[in-house]
Amino acid sequence: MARRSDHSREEIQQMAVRAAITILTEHGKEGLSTRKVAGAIGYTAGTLYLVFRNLDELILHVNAATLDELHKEIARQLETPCDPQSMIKKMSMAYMNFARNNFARWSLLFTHRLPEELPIPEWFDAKVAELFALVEKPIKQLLPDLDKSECKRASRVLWSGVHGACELGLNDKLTIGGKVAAEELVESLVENYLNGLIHQ
Amino acid sequence: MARRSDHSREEIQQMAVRAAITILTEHGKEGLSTRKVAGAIGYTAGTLYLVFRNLDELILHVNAATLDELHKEIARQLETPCDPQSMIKKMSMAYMNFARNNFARWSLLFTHRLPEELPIPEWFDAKVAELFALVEKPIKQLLPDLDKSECKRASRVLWSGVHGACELGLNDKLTIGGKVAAEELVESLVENYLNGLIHQ
DNA sequence: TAAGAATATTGAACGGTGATTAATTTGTCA
DNA sequence: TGACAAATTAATCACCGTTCAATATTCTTA
Repeated sequence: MARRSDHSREEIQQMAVRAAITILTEHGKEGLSTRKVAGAIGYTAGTLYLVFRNLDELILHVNAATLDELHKEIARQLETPCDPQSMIKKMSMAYMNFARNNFARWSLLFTHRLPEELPIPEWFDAKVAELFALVEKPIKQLLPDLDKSECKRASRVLWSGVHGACELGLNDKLTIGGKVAAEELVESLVENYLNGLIHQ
Repeated sequence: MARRSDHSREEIQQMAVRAAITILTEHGKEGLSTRKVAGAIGYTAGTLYLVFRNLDELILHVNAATLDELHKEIARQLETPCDPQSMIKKMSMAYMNFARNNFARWSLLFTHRLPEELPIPEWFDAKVAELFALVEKPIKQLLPDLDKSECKRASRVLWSGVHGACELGLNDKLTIGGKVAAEELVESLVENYLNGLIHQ
């Protein structure tokens, strides 16, 4: 038996999330289970329920960590400045590369629906909003005449599109195979949507 | 015990798919299990394995049925003719309404990844391609200068975008709540993407 | 028509799952 | 040191997908 107070609840929580990420990366969504996560950190399944309400809440925290990394990855594009349109493209590609390189985790972000009794907490929505905020800035630069809500909407539309292209492209649901497809799609989407907004 | 030859294999297959759809509609993805499907058609789980390789193959057929309905729903928009751009919008809305009204089934279409030993059959990909073909026609009308592959790509881009907007919008992942959001997003996407292509 | 072959169907079993709980171990403090 | 509180486990429950021997039913042949 692991000794009491070897780890605080916070530590166990953190360890569990990290272990879950490892399992997810190595064995995909199917490989993820309470027993395996607990085993990987030297505890038993029951212990996890001291720290999370259930598996769904653990997954929520895994997803939060994924969002954080995604944010970091996209924000990193800001380090080398360029014109707004190129910046948006770079961000889109960063999103796509993250999705490709961390497929199971990225996928879990969208395929895992929380049960009704566990609503999405506002701190989680805040993380999502921060992600969108990253792309709102270059949009604002590119189209200074857009008011705040229009800009917000544009960022959602653009990101939904990029996301859809990633989802369908990376899942080979487009019946035009190959790795090229997804990149091409994203590029065409960003270019023409922005172009359309400009010539509105 | 159900009497032998009460139903042919084809009948059992069809009954199982229909039962699965009902369960899916009423209890969501979580409620779907071999035992429940079998029970609903008066058989035992084992019988299903005479007719499907495994649950994944059953789900594949459920998804095929979903694609067929989706195709019918979108093709129905062609009955009342209008200009190409309006047609594409109508089709997008039809897609979205289907997704909204048949959420569990639509969602299963994308969230269920087949295991590696069960590759997606070509007849399934063909159904997907037929769906895309529906939107290729009005695109061709709107932009007659596009060559075949450009048109094909445009349809994929557009549909990826519409799909992404549905996924994120209907899942409330956009942190701009409300039912309005998804419709608005799709509208903005279609309008501006096409506008962008025209002014290219 | 009777017997035997063939097949449809079941029911039990296996190893897994998430979740809950009683029982046990451990650390802390009076 | 002893009692109390907290941490942890082990056992349990009700499921899951899948397999397979046993059984019930039909078909074929004599």
